[in-house]
Amino acid sequence: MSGRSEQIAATICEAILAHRLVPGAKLGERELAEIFEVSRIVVRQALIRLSEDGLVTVERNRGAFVAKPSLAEAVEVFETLTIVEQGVIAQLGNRPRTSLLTELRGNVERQKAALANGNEQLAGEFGLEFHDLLVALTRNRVAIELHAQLKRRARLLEALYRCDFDHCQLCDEHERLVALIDRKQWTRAQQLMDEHYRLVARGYRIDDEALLMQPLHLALGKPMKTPIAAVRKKGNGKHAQRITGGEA
Amino acid sequence: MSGRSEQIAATICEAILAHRLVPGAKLGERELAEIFEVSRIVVRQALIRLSEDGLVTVERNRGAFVAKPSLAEAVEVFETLTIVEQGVIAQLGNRPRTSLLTELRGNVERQKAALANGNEQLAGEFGLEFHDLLVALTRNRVAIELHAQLKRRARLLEALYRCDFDHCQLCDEHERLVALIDRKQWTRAQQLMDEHYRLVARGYRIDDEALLMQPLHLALGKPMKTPIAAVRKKGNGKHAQRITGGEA
DNA sequence: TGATCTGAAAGTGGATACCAATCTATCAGC
DNA sequence: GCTGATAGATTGGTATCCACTTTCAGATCA
Repeated sequence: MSGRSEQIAATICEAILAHRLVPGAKLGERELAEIFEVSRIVVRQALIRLSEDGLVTVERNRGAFVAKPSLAEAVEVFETLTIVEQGVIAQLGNRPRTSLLTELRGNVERQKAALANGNEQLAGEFGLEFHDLLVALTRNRVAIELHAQLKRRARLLEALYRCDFDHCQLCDEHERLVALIDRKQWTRAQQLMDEHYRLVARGYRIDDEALLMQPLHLALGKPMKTPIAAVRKKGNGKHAQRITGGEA
Repeated sequence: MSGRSEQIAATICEAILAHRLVPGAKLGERELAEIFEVSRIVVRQALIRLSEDGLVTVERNRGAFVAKPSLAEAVEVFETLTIVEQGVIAQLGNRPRTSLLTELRGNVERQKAALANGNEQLAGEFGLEFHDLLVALTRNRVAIELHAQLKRRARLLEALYRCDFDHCQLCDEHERLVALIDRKQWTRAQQLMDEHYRLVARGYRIDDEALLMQPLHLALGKPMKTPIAAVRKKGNGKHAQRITGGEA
């Protein structure tokens, strides 16, 4: 927990990933400075960090906003996740540690159990974890961090496009993936991964539903000291918007 | 050309990639502020950007330094490049645009011509460009930017470890790679890519050779306007320094 | 002599105040 | 109702100040 700006960036990042801060939300320097009780400069440094990570866009002289990726960019993020994980599969051929597959199998079993209990929420989290475990098999911290960054951007998309997944099919594909890797059928595993992410992407629906914005104070879990600030958000509540359908 | 800190970050980045700033070099805020004629805060913002990119490490209360990756991390960077490009190859199966291979073929021809002329320097640059072109085939800007970032980190390694490449063999492998992609032999293409990067990695030699440090003024190509500044750097004029050979 | 302790200097991290440029929004006038 | 001017708000940046940490050199002591 070195720099204050790092902490603040982490807090904002967490709020974005938890969808307490929705895409397009204004991240005013002054307001954030009051919330975190720091100077504007520290806030700006935090926003710079977040913008380098792709979670925030900074428009000169206009301010920072939670990133609102276009549908085209959303597709590219998923495609890049596919690329990385297909590459990971290709690498597994070099590593004769078949024992590591037990981790993947354990994850699949946990997800199946969660589904059997009707716990979609938990199943969804296990589903995400599967892909982390897969990349973790490389024991390559650079690749793991790269993958984590892509996943953050994917999490952002969940807030922008309503998503409903067929967890049963996703879990089933995870199981088949493990089996293919176990049998060293790399090409088919890669093909399945591609189909898998296409299924995930199909779970996202373009949606007119309003993205309800909470005031920053609530989103960031800080007690609002100056009640005036809550009223400041003059713009409007309904940033609803239809993404002009890309090539998807 | 928006933010000043962006420009400064770009300038420092360029100097690092050109090896005018060697790994481990101290990037003092005050000194950089004088060189670029801005306040320290703008410099700090630039350093934050660079640290998020992995080219600079910031140690709390000690300052910023050009990143000096360990050999382990160097291996991970190359492995991650392999992963991404293997994934790209897997993706090419989805895209029936065989015409795009002409770009790759053109690059290989240019590199062969450069080699025939004995221009190793130029051949090396074409060799790097080949991998950019390969990733560009995906037409995926997210993937392209990811790849570019990895390549920046790889360029940093060139400065840290002496490297001498067998450009002939590298070029030959590029040619074989194109042929395999053309014949849609994805698995073998991926295997070749893996071997290819292992060959590249073998070109790097761990080396105790001193990394000669230039003063920042020269490295950043700025005329020193205030002759006082030249003296201010009281330490000494010879920032030369022998890097204590790491854990390699 | 050599090891350790101490204190000053330097550098980073951050706060505050201030200014210039720009964007925004309201309001007057046509 | 629309356009244009003006005033306010916000950002980008500077300068100055202070607190904290690291570092290094000199003093002290075994």
